[in-house]
Order: sequence, then structure tokens, then C-alpha cells
Amino acid sequence: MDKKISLAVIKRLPRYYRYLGDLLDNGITRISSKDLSVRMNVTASQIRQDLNNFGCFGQQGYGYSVEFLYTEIKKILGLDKTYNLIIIGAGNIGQALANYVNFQKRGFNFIGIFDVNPRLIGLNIRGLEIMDIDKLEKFLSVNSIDIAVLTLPKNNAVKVCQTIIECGVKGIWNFSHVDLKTPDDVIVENVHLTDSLMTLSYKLSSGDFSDF
Amino acid sequence: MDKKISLAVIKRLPRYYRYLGDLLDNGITRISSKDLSVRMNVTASQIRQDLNNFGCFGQQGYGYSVEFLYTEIKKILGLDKTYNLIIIGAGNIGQALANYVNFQKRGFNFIGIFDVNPRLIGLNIRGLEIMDIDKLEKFLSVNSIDIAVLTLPKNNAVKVCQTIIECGVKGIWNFSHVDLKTPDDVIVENVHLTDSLMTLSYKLSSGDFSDF
DNA sequence: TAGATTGTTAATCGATTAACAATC
DNA sequence: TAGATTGTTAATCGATTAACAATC
Repeated sequence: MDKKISLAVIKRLPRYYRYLGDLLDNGITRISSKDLSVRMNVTASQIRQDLNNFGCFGQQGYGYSVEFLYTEIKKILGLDKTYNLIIIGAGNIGQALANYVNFQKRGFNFIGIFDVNPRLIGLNIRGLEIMDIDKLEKFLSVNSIDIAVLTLPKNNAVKVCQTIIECGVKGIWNFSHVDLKTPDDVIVENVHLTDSLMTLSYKLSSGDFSDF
Repeated sequence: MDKKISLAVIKRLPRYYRYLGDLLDNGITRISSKDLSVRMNVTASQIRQDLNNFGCFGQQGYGYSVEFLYTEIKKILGLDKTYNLIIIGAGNIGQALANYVNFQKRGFNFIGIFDVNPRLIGLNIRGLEIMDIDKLEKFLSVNSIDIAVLTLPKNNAVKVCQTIIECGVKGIWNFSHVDLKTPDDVIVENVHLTDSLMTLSYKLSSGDFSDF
């Protein structure tokens, strides 16, 4: 990309993508920023500003072609490619993610799942056999992995993170409750479920529900 | 609370709480905003500004008492109370959350889990029997529920959301991939895993990893 | 007392919204 | 052509950072 896109914009893209998908499903072929803004409960100005970070996708007097815009955002999000993923930590969350079919549909393919627990090793999760984490380095040397999903306790997460970075993994989807330190070219996306739940309990107990 | 606290501040509180917990575990009794800022990789100014939204917890020339600050943030986050939760949708994610013990440790108690699938109804998840979703309204009429966790497909989510709001539930932890419309006094906290993964694929494929 | 560090005001920076000329 | 709606610049708003007097 040319100029720096702010994180706020990036985080809104999946939501645009979802709404455009819904419009497509409903057979709507064109949409103005105004109409979309009403549906999404944001300003039309913000939509146009956001999109214009990436190109001129609309047409004056007409609006946007839903299908075209959908395809463009898909490309922007990198969803025109496929990704190889491994899950490290085959506990509750790790197994749930492995079982969730929608990720595969979008091009995120789980090709390996690892754990330290001997009672889990060998178990079969949707066609993937849980492997001993000792085999991780070997596996990474013969498979090209785009994203490692870290669903393990935080102490182990830090250690494993080191290993996978050395093996060249550039994307980390981190579910463990710790901040991972990584080089600049390694991207970490955090899902801190506990933090999310705490945010909810804050809002519930602060009694200030003006406009969350 | 007196004045309006910005969402940006609220979202940072759980992270402060986590770092203070770590400090406590390491036997550190006092910390300055400067020291903490280095550990957390934020500015000292931001830490002081954030905390002063809620009170004057520090002491000039000394810094902050770790234990006191930890306890205060705990209260601010509403973690000095306990919450009754139900899980609606006993699929992969729903079961994973029910099985995850750390939530209970923090005062979030799962006291019911529901599904529509007859093959799941009756199954036992950590002592909770999966109930028929037909029994939901009855259950809500005799139990006080603070938070409903929605881990079901989006079409069902919208319908169920309506029901639980009518039954007086004020907190929703929404894992389904849809924006729920709710009255002002009902708080929704979203966990959109697919969006999170798309953000990661954006960053990976944009090639612009300046400072995410 | 002198040094350290807060709480808070002021300055800066960035993100959102408004406005409008360009143009389909 | 007239109406609609974009892309983009300018104005506003809010959040972050810097500075410093107060004070432990």
C-alpha cells in the first residue's frame, strides 16, 4: 500500500465486507454511501473516506456497485488468497477453532494441530491428528505455514512463539493471555477473550450505558 | 461514574489489570507510571491520564501501590462482583467457553447452556446439562441472569436476542457474526473471530507492517 | 531538604465529520 | 439537462502526548 492506513480503518473493513455480502445475498446491485451508512449506523462521510484509502470504487451520481466493491474489499483483505494454518494447543478453544468450518470456507486451511498433552496426542479432529509439539519444528521445516494459532497457556505461548518465529512464521493469531514480543515483520493479532468479558462487566457495573 | 469515559480507555483497563497482577505475582509492591509505561510499551502520560479518569490512586514522589491499584482497577472493572451467565448455542465455541475454567475463577459463573439440536440436548458439559432452547424463557423467569453468551448461527442469534431482552437480560457477549440491535440499557460486547482473522490476513497481505 | 513523581493543564496529533466542486 | 452522489479538502472533534506546578 502507498500511504499508511490507520488501524481504525482496517478494523472496519471486515464489517463493510459483511454488509456488502448481505446486500449481494439480497440481490441489491448498487448502493450509495448514504444508504449504506444508514444500514451500518455510521456516517456516509466515514464510508467514503475509508474506501478512498484504497481507490476510487464509486461513481458520481450512481454510488457503488455492490458486487465490484465486495470483490475489491475481498482483495484488500487478502481473502483472494488461501492460507495454511496450524493450531498450537489442542484444548477447548483450539479444538473449537479446528472444528469450525467457516474458516476453511474463506480460505483459511488448518493443516496441523499440536499439543503437549499425551492424552490428546493422536486424537483426530476433523481429519487432523493431534501431533506432539516436539514435532512442530520438523513440521514447519517441510510445510509452509502462514498463520500459527496460539491457543495455549501463556507461559508456553511465549516459548512456542520464539520457536515459530525462528521457523519463519509471519502471522500469529494469539488467543493466549499474554503480549507477545515479535520482530516488525511478524504480525500478531490478539483475541483476548478475558479482556473482552471484563470490558462487558465494566459496562454492566459502571451503569453508564450512554452509547457503547 | 461522573464524566463519560471513552471506549479507548475502557479497553485498556483489562491490560493494566493483567500487568498489575503480574507485578503482584512477582512481589513488586510499588510502580511508577514511567516504569509501567516501559513494561507495557505505552506512554507514562497515557497511564496517568487513564487512571485519573477514575480517581487519584498515586502519590507524588512515590508512584502507585501495586496492590492498591490492582484492587481499584478490579473494582472499576466490576470484578469484585459475581455474574450469572448462560450460554446459548452449545456448538464448538459454546462448549469451549463452558469448559474454560478461568472465567469461573474471575466470578463469571455459567449456570445454564442451551441448544436446539436434539443430539446435544442432555449432554453434560462440566456439570451442566445442555437444555432444550424451548426451556430458555422458563429458565430466565426463575433465574437471574447477568450475561447471555450467544454462540449460535446469526439467524437464530437475532431471534434469541429478542427473547432474552424481553426476559430482562442486560448483558450480551455476542460471538455470532451479526450486529445486534438492542435498547440503550442492554450492553453488547462483540467477539467477531472472523473479523479478527480477516484483520490478520489484511496485515499479512498488505505488506505494510510498520507498527501494528 | 532535594529528588521523584504525581495530577492536571496546555499543545499536538490524528480521526471523524461537514461541505462542496466535480461529474456521472 | 437536472438530480444524485462521489472524491477530496477543510473544519471539527477527540484522544494522545508534553510540560510543569504541586507535593510526597
